[in-house]
Amino acid sequence: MKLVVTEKNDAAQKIADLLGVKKPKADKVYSTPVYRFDVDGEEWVTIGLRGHILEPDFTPSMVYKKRGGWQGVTEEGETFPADLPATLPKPPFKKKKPFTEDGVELKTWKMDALPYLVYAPIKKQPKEKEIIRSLKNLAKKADSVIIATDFDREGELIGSDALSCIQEVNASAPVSRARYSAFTKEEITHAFSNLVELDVNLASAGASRQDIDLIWGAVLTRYLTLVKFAGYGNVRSSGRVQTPTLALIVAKERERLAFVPEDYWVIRGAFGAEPDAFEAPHATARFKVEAEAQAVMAHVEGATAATVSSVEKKKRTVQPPAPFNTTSLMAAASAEGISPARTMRIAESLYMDGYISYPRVDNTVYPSSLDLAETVRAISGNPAYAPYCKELLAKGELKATRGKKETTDHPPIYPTAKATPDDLAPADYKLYNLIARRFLATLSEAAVIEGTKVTLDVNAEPFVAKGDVLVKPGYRAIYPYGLKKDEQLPALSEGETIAFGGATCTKKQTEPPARYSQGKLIQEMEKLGLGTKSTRHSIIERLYTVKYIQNDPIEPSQLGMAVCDALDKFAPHITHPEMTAELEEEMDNIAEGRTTKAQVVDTSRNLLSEQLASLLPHSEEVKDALADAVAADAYVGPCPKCGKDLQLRASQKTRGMFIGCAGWPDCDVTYPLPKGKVEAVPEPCPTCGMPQVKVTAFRSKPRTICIDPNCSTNKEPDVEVGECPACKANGKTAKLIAQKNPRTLKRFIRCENYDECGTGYPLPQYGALAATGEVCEHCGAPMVVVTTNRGPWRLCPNFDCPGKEQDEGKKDAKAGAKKPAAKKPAAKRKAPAKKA
DNA sequence: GCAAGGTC
Repeated sequence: MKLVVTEKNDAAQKIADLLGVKKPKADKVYSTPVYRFDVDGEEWVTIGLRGHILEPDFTPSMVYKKRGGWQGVTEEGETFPADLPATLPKPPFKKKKPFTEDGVELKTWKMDALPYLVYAPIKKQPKEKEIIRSLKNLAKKADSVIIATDFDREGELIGSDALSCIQEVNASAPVSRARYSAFTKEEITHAFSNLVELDVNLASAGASRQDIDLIWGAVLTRYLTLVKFAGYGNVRSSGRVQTPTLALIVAKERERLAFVPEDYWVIRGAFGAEPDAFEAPHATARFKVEAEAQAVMAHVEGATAATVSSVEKKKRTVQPPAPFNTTSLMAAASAEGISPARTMRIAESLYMDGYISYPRVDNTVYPSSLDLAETVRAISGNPAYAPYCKELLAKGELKATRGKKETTDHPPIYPTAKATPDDLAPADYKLYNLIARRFLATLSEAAVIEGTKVTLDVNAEPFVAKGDVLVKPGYRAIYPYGLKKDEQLPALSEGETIAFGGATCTKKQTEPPARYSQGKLIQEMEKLGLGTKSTRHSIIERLYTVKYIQNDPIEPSQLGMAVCDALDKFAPHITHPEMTAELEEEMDNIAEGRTTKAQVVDTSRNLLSEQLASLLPHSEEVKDALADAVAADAYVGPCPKCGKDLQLRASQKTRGMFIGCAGWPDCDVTYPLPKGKVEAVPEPCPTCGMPQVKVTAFRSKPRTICIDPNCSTNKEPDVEVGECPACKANGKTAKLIAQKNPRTLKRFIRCENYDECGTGYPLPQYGALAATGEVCEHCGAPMVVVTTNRGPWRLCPNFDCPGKEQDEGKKDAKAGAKKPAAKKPAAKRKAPAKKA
């Protein structure tokens, strides 16, 4: 039997399809899917891994006293470092540790152990145990093995890890490597009939990246976390990619802080008469000196007519955009309000459901094997695209735009099946729509815009009106994203006199450079070589979860700035993107055989050791800086009782947030907070003067609320929403009241006779609530209307209402029928049937 | 309780 190992299940299936003469048989080994088929009478099996199946980690080890010096030792008795650098401090000695003499364990997070952790041995540990089990099971029966993971450095490493698992159970089977960069019949057949050897050097280049990332990440993360301990689960991380990324954000904020706004004055005149009235600014767009602006105002004072001194028209064409790769998709989606991390989550599920092609690509050029017309036809079933698709297809041969990056591993992201708003949840459709329209745009003609520049003369003062009109929409007809509105000017001719309705002079200020949006940051990371297409979004998300950054456009928290400053001062190597550039260079050297993994990792360890040695003596300073930053981030306002700081805090028990006084335990002032992400807001409540916080509940827009439950903005009158059905069944009459608990701010419906009948329903926690007077047809609960900023939402509050499932079922059946036949409908992807 | 990189 021939065993073929791919990087993912998808690839295993595709390769089986392309190599098998007959349709491959889908099978399972334990819980892992495999594909069996015959080639010239020989049995072949393909199995897909799940990316890396092994993961490096420190081996259990400790530092102990040796005659004449100090030594690290692993559980297996291996000692490290080979030559202890003289700069290493003496480790402290503790009594009785599990496996050797007195010492300090490296597994426990201890500041004293960090200098040794730098040199601690690393071993590959199993990560995907189920896959490894299945792989070994197949390997035992294999006569030969073909590694067919992706054709890149990480692919070589994944393949090499798989091979080491295979050889644990079968050391004799011959091994070869298939290298392909597209799932086409020709490419795959060619790769499997021209097998090569696994590139061990390339794999160890990847392995050195793993080790270096782990060592630097672990040492610096532990340092930052331990230097100012803030409770378990409160990690302050650092890493080769995330820290330089944070530094970019901090540098931008510094630029903004250093920015000194300058005053300038803008003069705008009113011209023409309704309905052709329009405004135009003075030819000097910005007056830096007020007196000059006032002089112009004096010149035009009292004027009632303007002369058209020139009319210039210029046509310009705007070329249609290039096909989407991961980065450009994330940037475009980010501009539409979908974060890169969310974009990738949605894209992954659209891909799995067969709506779009593989979403992790660098390529921006459609391969010739992609049938563009067929794809247009496939999505033309969506009525919103139908007329445009028809036009495109009528043109005959389709010609697509080409981006700058051309690789052959996967095609750029394009739609693979039709979807309509009924098939997908709203956010999913929003992304699908962007991808489908972009695809059509790349096949379209350029847009032609006519720009008009009219110079108007008022008492010898020039005013300039500019207008832009789309004269030939081209791709703009299907791809309106980022489109400015037309600014139409009335038809004017040179020498014409029109009415002048006076001018206004406004004082303005220059603006600091803009913060990064998530999309812009991803593009900047790509430019600097930070992270990969598949990881950049998760790096940014990581910075949010450790609370180094907040909001979008992104601003650093005080903590983020403090971490960045501390590292930049004492361990600057980790804060610069050059660390990645240097690592890339070293990895090339390893791949080319000019150096070895051991050498590169050792050099990196020594460098980290130096950086740590410069960090450790300044721990007090770093600790204070972090403590101040954390306090500043948590500060919401002064305590009304004792005047100390009110702070955002996490409850130890529930992990929920609340506001507590820094004077605790002397001062017991606390305020409850609703569920969701909470941030401090500088402005106090306009109604009562207490501090406010910004609360972002799951999948909701942020809202700003006063922290005082007794503030009138938090009070809500009880609303009578109907009669209690349970009491009615018992022959009694009782009202159902919607109310808000003044202590917890939770809103719910309860029967006024609750103590006896126990009837209660949950309610959405915000939005204006109103009774409808109607009763749910399924369960008899009172229907209510909640109006949020997304509009009114009519709902039955009964969590167990039998009507809920029925509605979901109907929607599923309807959507399922429209799905592409090959893919199974995924129930979880459907839009929840809630808005009526 | 660490990173970054694959993929789900």
